[in-house]
Amino acid sequence: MTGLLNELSAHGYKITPQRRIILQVLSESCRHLSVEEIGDKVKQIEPGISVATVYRNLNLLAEIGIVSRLDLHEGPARYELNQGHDHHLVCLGCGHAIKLGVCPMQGEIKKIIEESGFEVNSHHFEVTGYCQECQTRHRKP
Amino acid sequence: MTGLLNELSAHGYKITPQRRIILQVLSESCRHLSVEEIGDKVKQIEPGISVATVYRNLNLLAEIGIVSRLDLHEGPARYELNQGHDHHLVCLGCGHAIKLGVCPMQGEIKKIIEESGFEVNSHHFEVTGYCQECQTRHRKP
DNA sequence: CTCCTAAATAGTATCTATTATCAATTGCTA
DNA sequence: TAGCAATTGATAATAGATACTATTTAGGAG
Ligand SMILES: [Mn+2]
Ligand SMILES: [Mn+2]
Ligand SMILES: [Zn+2]
Ligand SMILES: [Zn+2]
Repeated sequence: MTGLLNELSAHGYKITPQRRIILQVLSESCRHLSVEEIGDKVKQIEPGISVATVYRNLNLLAEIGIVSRLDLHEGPARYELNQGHDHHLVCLGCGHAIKLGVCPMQGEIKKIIEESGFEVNSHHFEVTGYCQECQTRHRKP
Repeated sequence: MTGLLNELSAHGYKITPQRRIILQVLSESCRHLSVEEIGDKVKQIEPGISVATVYRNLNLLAEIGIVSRLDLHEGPARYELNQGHDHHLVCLGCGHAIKLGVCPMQGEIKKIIEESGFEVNSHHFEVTGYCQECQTRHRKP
């Protein structure tokens, strides 16, 4: 946690109570949270904090790499503490994003893209479907 | 073009002037268009058509597979006539989506996902960066 | 061909997610 | 500890898309 605060300082940003609390909430969660979820938890700790502040700081934290943003193809973006580059299996039933320990930007695909002359900035790979727990629930009807 | 109209009928949907024009616009374009762009072109042909109708019909056409929707990570969705499953190199400079002739959902990655017990519904792979034409423009400053 | 009805439409209101604005406050540094 | 840029809370504004509703229409039955 203090490491994260140092990271803020190192980038020239101030350590505010709001930022402490946002980082606390993120560090206490084991899954991706929407801004609304983060805001709710933040307000349980300190009710006066504005949702605008939550948005602002998540953008900032994502920019400097402290958090990573997960853009699903519908609904709001979700955030978690950055745990390095990864991709996810996103469950349409329960919404959980299961980490996939492998990245498609390597081997043959990487070579094809490089050879095309395109200058790669970033990439996204995301699989949607149903996790094992949700498969039973979903199969029935 | 008549093939596309038949497809609509075959699914039990009516062939309306609005739908004809939307399909005409899509078939005359060689790239992904936003709803706004499609709406503008549609209104050049028939000014009375509502933007709501454009949205409604693009959703419908996507649902029955006549068009494919491209969700970028920011900005509005973009559409084109469905040319089969594919992925894109999306240029941050000019916005063009260059088709990538290869899919990461195969080989080792596919196997890993299958073995995880996750039931795959769909997948997205998208690379962002700068196309060759835009690289020069972008490098300078 | 004409009639009928479910489907579709135009116009507009509403919604969700996010950013912009701005006056008031506050963390940091000298 | 004073000063000031950075940050904040409150709220307005925006973008993109969907919901609603009265009206029109495509296309099948007769
Ligand atoms: Mn990757
Ligand atoms: Mn694919
Ligand atoms: Zn699930
Ligand atoms: Zn380009």
